[in-house]
Amino acid sequence: MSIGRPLEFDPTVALDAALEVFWRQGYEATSMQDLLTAMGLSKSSFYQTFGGKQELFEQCLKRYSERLTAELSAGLARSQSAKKFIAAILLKIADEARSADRPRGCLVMNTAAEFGQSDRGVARRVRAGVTGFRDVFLAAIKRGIDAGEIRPTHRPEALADYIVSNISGLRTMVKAGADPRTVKRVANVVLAALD
Amino acid sequence: MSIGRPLEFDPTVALDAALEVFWRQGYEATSMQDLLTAMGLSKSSFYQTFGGKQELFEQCLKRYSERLTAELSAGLARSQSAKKFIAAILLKIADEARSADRPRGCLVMNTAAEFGQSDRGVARRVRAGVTGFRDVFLAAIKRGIDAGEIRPTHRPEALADYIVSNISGLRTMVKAGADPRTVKRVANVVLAALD
DNA sequence: GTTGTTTTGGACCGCTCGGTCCATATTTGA
DNA sequence: TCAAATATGGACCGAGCGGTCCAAAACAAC
Repeated sequence: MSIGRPLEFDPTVALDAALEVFWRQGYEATSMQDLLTAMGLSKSSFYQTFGGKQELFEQCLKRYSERLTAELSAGLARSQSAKKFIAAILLKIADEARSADRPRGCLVMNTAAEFGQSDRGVARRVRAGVTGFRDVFLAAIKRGIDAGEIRPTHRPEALADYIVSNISGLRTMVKAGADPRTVKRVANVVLAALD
Repeated sequence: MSIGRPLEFDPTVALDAALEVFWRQGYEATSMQDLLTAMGLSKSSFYQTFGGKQELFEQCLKRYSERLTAELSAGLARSQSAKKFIAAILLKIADEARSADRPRGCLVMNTAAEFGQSDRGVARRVRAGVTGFRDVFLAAIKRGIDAGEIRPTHRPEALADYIVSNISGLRTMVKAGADPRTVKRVANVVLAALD
């Protein structure tokens, strides 16, 4: 076992708590106080374990991307129809507009919007996240084409990026205050492009 | 004429300078110093004329929305084909990925992503901006349908929101680091949905 | 129980934040 | 020429920022 005084908290739990805050508020709007409170840590523990605000943020970005990619991947594997899988994801966004709590969007895309290409490390992690998402949808598109659910009018890669782009667009619309019916209507237009 | 000492600067020019900074950096990441330097004002002049950071931001949001809506509207009126007008706008986004300077996205959508629904006044202005953009595209879609360029498979309102959502999505992709060819490919998928 | 190792709480740091205030400068009108 | 009105420069403000540091605490090994 490790030597010395043991940690009084679970780093993973603390990381998830921080992720939640960054997800809701963005990077700049989140203060150290916000983080320490949400994570339940003292400053020393924080800096010892996570290095600093920016380092923590990048860890959150990594964790979020990996988790979401895994969830999407599992969801696709579980689904009977690849097309219905994609449809479900797009239509679920309308629920975010219906929900009582404020829409958070996608942490990776939020970060792309907030940072753009201004920070090397962050930009790298954003790209990695987007690529991960895209690859799941690429697999879904291919499966859909093989199953004859999706017309191969366009290259699968183009359709995969199209889906990612539209998820981002729709979630931004929700953040901009679009009502659920509008979101649903647009989602249906997006889906119609697949067949 | 007005009484007292005259202004030594053009408020409109100063506002545009501030707009540029907010557009590039977002609200939170922009400091008063950034603004004063860009605008070339002393603090007193700034607060006297613009009220404060948040007030200034809302004025920028308003100005940006009105200007862009007017430009879009003029562009549509000028264009031979409504569909080509839409195509040109989508394809132009690929140039932002090609450009040397960092992509700024759309100020209104950036603001939607940064603020969401957290601030009443900002959310109102974002909604107004989005509605303005949407209405131009709604007119374009209707013209395109009348001209037989766009298939009326979907309601014009749905297609208009679809375009707005996709512009936002594509510009976020650019901010996320997508390369020009990817953007172009996706734009073509988007456009294909219109016919 | 002592030593070595790690964690914890919190005092402390310099700096920058957005914002206020006032003395001075510059104009118009009388 | 002087009074009223407005604009300007910059000193000043309290608060909060992210980050450092160290003494005390809690463990393992011997």
